[in-house]
Amino acid sequence: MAALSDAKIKNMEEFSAISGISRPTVSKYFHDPDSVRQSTRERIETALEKYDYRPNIFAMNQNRKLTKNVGIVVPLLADPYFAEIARNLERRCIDAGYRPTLFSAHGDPKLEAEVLENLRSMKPAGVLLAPLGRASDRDALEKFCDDVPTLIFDSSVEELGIAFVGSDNFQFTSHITDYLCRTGEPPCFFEMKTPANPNAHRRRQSYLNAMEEFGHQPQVISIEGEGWGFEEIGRVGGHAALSSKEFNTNTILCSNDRLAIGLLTACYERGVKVGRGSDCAIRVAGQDGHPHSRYTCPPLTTISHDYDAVSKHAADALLAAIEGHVSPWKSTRLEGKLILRDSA
Amino acid sequence: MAALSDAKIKNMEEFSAISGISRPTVSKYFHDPDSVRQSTRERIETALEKYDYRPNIFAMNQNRKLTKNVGIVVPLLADPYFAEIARNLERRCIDAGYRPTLFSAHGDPKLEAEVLENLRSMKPAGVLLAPLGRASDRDALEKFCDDVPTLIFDSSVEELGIAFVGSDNFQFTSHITDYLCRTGEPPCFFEMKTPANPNAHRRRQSYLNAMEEFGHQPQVISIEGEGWGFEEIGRVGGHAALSSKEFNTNTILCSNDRLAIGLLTACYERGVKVGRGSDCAIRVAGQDGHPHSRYTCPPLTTISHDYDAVSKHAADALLAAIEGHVSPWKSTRLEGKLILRDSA
DNA sequence: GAAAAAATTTTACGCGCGTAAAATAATCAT
DNA sequence: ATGATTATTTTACGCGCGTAAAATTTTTTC
Repeated sequence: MAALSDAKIKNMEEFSAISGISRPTVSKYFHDPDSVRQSTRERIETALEKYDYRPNIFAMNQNRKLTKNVGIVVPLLADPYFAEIARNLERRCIDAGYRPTLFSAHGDPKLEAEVLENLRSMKPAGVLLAPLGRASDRDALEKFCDDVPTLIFDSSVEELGIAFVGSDNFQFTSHITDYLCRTGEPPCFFEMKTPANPNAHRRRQSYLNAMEEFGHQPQVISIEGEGWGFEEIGRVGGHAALSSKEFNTNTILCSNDRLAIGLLTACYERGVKVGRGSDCAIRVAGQDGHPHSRYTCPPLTTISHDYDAVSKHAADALLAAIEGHVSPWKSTRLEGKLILRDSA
Repeated sequence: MAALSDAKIKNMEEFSAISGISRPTVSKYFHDPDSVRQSTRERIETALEKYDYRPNIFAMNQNRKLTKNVGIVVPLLADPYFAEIARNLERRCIDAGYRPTLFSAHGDPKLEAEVLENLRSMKPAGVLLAPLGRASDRDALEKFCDDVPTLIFDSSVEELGIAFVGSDNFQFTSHITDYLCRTGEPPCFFEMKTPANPNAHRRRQSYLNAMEEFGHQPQVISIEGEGWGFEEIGRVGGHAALSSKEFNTNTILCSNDRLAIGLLTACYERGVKVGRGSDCAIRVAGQDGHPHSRYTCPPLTTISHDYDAVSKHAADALLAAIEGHVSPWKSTRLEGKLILRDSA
C-alpha cells in the first residue's frame, strides 16, 4: 500500500523536486535502480512510497533507444497449451522487469503477420514467438527477426531469430513409442495429413525410426482436415479410420493430445472401449501433456512438455540476448515426461 | 502489399512534405480518416501506399487526450471459454479502429489489481473487464472504474462501470432444469460450496426456483474446493458425492461445464455409465457451452452462452460510451441456447 | 457570382522524458 | 590529506506528435 500524501505528482520534474534528486538521476533510477548510489536509491524509494509517482510510459518509450517491452506471440490462445505457456512466459518477463504483451494469431497466418507488424510499432526489446508453422508467412517472419531480437519457441522455423527453445519431439515420440511397445501391441501413428505444425513431421519420423529400431512394422494413418480444430479433425478422422478398419493394431499413438481427445470421442461414439484393461478394445496415447488430457475418458496417457523448463529457457535466452549477452544461434530441445494414465 | 519506394519516412513532418499535405491535417487524418476532405484523404492514402509510413504510437498516445487503447481483462485466459470470448472482443475492437491489449488475472485477485494498475498507465479509452468475482478487490475495481470507462462482462459486480453485459443465468438454469425435468428424473444441483464467480449463486437460486415451480424437491450438493481448477474440484467432489451416495436422483445438473467435465471423469473412474440411454446410471448436464464440452465422453449436454452476441453487445456498448454516447448504467443479460448431446 | 461555411495551412507551443556534455560533489585508494 | 575515481547535478536540446489560433483556401449555398 503506497500511502499517498498531498497532491499527485504530474511528471518527473515535480518528483525530482520533492525527492531532492535531480531529474536525470531519477530517470536513471527508473531505467535501472541499481545504477544509482545506494543512498540515492533509498531517497528515491522513500519519496516513491510517499507520493506514488509513475513515469509516463509513452514518453519513456518514445525516447528510449531500447524499451522494456516484450511481445509474446502464440498461434492460438484458445488452446490451453499455449495459454499455459504464455502465462509462464509472461510471469518471467514481469519478474525480470519487462512489460510483456500477449498476442495470438488465432490460427490465421495473415493475423500473425499483422501482429508482427503492430509489434514493430511498440519497439519491443525482444519477442517470444511461437510461429503458426507451415502456414506462417516465412518472409514476414524473417524480416521481423532481422529487425527485432526474436526467440522462437514451440515450433522451429529454420534457423530464425536468436535461438530456438522447444521440446525434443524425437525424444517424445520414441519414448512413448517405446513404452507402448513394451506394454502391449506396437502402436500405429495417427496424424493429420497436412499438419499445421512442423513438430508433427518430427514426431512421425521419430515414430518410424523407433518402430524400425524395435523391429516392428510401422503404420501411419494420415487423416484429412485443415486448420486448428484438432479435436474435431481427430473425431471425424477417427470415425473414418475406425469404420474402414484401417488400424491393424489395437494401439494408437496420436500425433498430439488434441487429436487424441477427438479420437477418444469417436471411440466413445462408436462404443469402442479404450484403455489398458483386458476388456478394452484399443489403447490410445497422445503427446503434449495438454491441460485437458487428465479429464478425458479414460484419462489420456501422454508425454508432457516440461512447461516450466521450456518457458524458463525461452525467457532466459531472450532476456540474456536483450541484455547484450550475444551468442550464436542455438536450438534447445527439452525432454518430456511420460504421464501414465488409463488410456494406454 | 504496400509498395515501398525510396528511403523510409521517419516522421509525420517528412510524410506531410512528400504527400503535399500539411502536418496538422495529416495528424487529423490519422485520428479519423473521415475528418478530412475526400480529395485530401485520397492524396494521403496514395502517399501512404507509396511510402508506408506509420505514426509513432508513443508520441501519439503521449499527447492525445484520449488514446485508442482498449484493455481486455479476463480472470483466466487458460480457460478456453475466456480465451474464446477475448478473441471475439479483440476482433471487434480492431475492426472499430481501436488497439486492444489482452490481460489475464490468472485467477489471482492481486494480479487482477496489478493488471488494472498497469492498465491505467496506458491511458485506455476504455476497458472490457470480466472480474474474478468474489475474490476481486472491490475497492480497486471501483477506483479503476471511476477513472476509466469500464464495461463489465461475464460476471457482474454491483452497478460498477458503465454497464454490464453477460448471460442470463436465471434463464440458463431454468431452461436446462426444465429440459431435464421433462425428459427424466428432476435434477439435483452440483456446485462448489464457495464459488469464485457470482454467476454460480444466480444459477443455484434459479435451480431452486425452477424446481419449486415444477413441484419437485430440490437437492443442492455443494462440494469443497478453492481456486480455478474446476475440473479437479469436480472430479474430487464427484468421487466424494458418488461414494457417499449423496445423489437422490439419477440426474445431475452442474453449476458449470468445467465442474461437469470433472464429474464425468469421476464417473468414468468409478465405472458409472453416464448418458440418457436405458443402460446408463446417471445423466449429467453442464452450463456454459464450454469449447471442450463437445469432446467429453459422453458429449456434454449443456446450455451455451451466445458468445457472439455477448461480445457484440459488450464491445458495442463500450465503444458507444467511448465515442460519447452517454447512457445510464444498464445490465444486459442474453439468453443461452440448449445444446443437446448424449450426457443428458 | 458573391457571400457564407467548411476545410486546410501556418505558425507556434507544449507534452514528459531520454540523453549528452560539462561542472560539481561525493567516495575511494594510497 | 591528496589526487583519482565514480556518482550526481546542471544545462540544454531533441524526440514525434497533439493542438490551439489565426490566416488562407476551397467548397457550398442561394
